[in-house]
Order: sequence, then structure tokens, then C-alpha cells
Amino acid sequence: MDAALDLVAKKAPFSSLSLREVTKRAGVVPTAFYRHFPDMSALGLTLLDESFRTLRQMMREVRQQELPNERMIRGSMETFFTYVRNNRTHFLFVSKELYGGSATMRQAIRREIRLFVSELAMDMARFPFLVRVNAEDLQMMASLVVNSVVALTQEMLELDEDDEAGQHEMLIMAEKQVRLIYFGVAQWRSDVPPRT
Amino acid sequence: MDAALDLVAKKAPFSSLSLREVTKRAGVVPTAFYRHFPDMSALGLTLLDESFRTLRQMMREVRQQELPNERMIRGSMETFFTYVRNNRTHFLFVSKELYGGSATMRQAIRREIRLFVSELAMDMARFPFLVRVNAEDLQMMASLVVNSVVALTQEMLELDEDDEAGQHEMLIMAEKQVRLIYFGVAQWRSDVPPRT
DNA sequence: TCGCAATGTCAACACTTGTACACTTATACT
DNA sequence: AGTATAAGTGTACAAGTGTTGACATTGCGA
Repeated sequence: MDAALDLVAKKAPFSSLSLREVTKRAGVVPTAFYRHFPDMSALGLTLLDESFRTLRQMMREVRQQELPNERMIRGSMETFFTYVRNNRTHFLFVSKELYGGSATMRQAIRREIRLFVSELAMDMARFPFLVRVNAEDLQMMASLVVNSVVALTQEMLELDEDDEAGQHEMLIMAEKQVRLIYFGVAQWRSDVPPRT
Repeated sequence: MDAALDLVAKKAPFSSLSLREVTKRAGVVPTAFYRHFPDMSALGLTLLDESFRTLRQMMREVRQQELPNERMIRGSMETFFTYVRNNRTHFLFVSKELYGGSATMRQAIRREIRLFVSELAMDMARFPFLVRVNAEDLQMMASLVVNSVVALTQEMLELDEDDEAGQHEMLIMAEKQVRLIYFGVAQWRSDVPPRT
């Protein structure tokens, strides 16, 4: 059932998608829909949950494989982006819902993203050269990293599915950008004058 | 006419929006729509054009006011974000269309964004400490800056319209993030081993 | 003041939409 | 083997959809 619904986010955004189209795609009569979900928005939330449950698990694995400094960025980016490619439809769905979905959807996705940011901030707090950075700035750095990766992910989703060259380019770009950010992080002091 | 259509992007994404809703909101009979646009997607493209024409002009002004290093970041961010607040509906529209719109819409928006990136890259090329950075990396840095600002803008649009505290927080965050990136930029050398 | 172009109105059409209700079929469990 | 539960079918309806063609009103330039 969900299978046919994944094929959904391929073209139109979820919001402009009728119950009947879904059931037609699933090869089933419209009224059969209600046997599974009371509502279209319920379907949406279920899809969202399904998307993030597996993503969270993957992120946990990435976080645990402790690698030395430089290798870490490259490795994380690589596993993340191949994961994206293997779950293309789910990411397409989430990407469109982030800004185009209902209020509850958007908030749910933002909550998940904030969670990733916090976890990254915690990981970064263990870096020895970041002891002089206060918690707020740590959060700000982590959100910068996450936002950039998200943006690049969305850009990659815009590419053709089998444009391997383009996707590889995105990966390299992501790695460079994150490394660049880390250069900046190493330089940062939380006590510079606010200059307001 | 366009006035009533701006009030449109306040709730639903443009794609899931009927011709009749628009005309009703405009206080006009459905068929009158065709006197102005042949099509809903034509309306969308017009709205898009309207949004970016003024934006481009503003960006040009920001680019010309040459300020010394530190002041520049703060100043640019300030004028940009107040511009966003003053054109809230337009940005809401564009933000939703970036990922939720039709293929032609998305491509049009991406083209505009790439244009901003290129212009920023050109400006950055004039910095004395960036002579050792090749063109490709310049592009990558500029896109990092633009992506971050875009992400923060979208986050700000999620806030309540008159949550001034929250919006100010976004502004400060944006300034910090861009400054952080510039720290990294100052450290960058294009000839580090690619480590592939 | 006339006339014409722009803008708006009305009625009607063929479709699609979400949902309710009453049945039928398949699956699983004692 | 028999039955309860889950899943699917068919019909129906009221409401909303885009688009048509023929007609009415406005406003501005000659």
C-alpha cells in the first residue's frame, strides 16, 4: 500500500494530490482508502514517520563510527548521500513538505531537523579546540552545517536520477563546504565584541 | 488584481490552489480570470517575475554600498532581512514554489539563485586574500553563503509575522554564520590534496 | 460625445472530488 | 470447519473544478 504512495511524490507535491489519484495508482477502489487511513493528512504523517524512522537509525550509525578528523567529514558525507540516493522518493516527499506542506507537517519536519542539529552540536562539543565556544554558538555552527547539507541534498534531488556525475559533484561540494565551515569553527571565539 | 493573489500564498501552496478560489478572493466571477491570464501557471510565472524583479534591484543596491570588511556583513544582512519582512507574502510564495512548484517554476527560481551566487562570487574575487582560490572554489563558497541565508530566511518566514524578537534572533544568527564562513574562507587554500 | 477596447457577468457543460452506506471477499485463528 | 476481522467492491450524491460562449458594463481617447 505504502509502496504505491511512494510513487506519488515523484511528480506533484503531496498537498495537491487527491485521494482518488492515490487509490487509482494503488490499483484499488477509492473507498478502500479508508480501510488504511481516515484522511489524506493521516497518510502524510505516516509517510513522514516512515521516512524519518530509518533516517534516524542511519544517522545514529554514522555518529558512532568514530573516525579521525579529516576522514570523518568525507565518510559521513559519503554514507549520507548514498543513503539519500537509495531513498530518493522519501527525500523528495520530505523536501516538498518542508515548505509546501501543512503547518503540522512543516513543524514535524523542523523538529526532526532541530534534533539532528542538537546531536551534531553535542558531538562537536567534544572537539578539544571548541571548549571556548559557548552553547549557543555551538548550536549556531551545527545548524549551519545541517542547513548546508540539507540545501545540497535538495539540489541533488533536482538532478536526474541517473546523473551520477552530477551527484558526485554534489558530494564533493558538500565535503568542501563542511570542511570550510570547520576551518571557520577552528577560528571562532565566542567572546568577540557583538558590534551591535 | 495581483493584490488579491498575494494574499494567496498565506495559507496553501500555490499548486493546490484553484482558479475559482483566486477569483473569489479577488471579489470577481471565475471567468473574469481569463481576462488577465490564460492559465493558472501563467499567473504563477507572473507572480514569480514580480517577486524577483524588485529583489534583484535591491541586491544591486546592497552590492554597491561599499563598506569596510566587518560592517559589510552586518549591513547587508540587515537590509536584506528587513526587505524580506516588508515583502513577506512574496517570499512565502517563492519559498513554497522552490521545492513544491512545477518543474519550470523550480528551474526559474534556481536560475535566479545561481545568479546571486555568481554575483557574490565576483564580489568575493576582489578580496585580496582570495587570490589563491580558484574559480570553482569561489563559486562553492558563494553558494555556501547564499544557501545559508536562504535557509535562515525560510526559517524566519515560519515565525509569526510580528514576532520581532525571533526575527531579530534570526538576523543575528545569519550574521554570525556568514562571519564564520568568512573565517573559513580566509583559511582556505585551493591546492590542498583532494584526499579522494 | 461617440466608439472601442478592456474588464466583468451569467448560465451551462462535462468532470473530478471526498465521503457514506451496504455488500462481498480474503485471511487468520481457535 | 467455522467464524471473526481485515481488506476490497459498487453505487450514489452533493460540492467543487476548469472552460465555453454570448452578453453587459466600464473607462478612456478621438
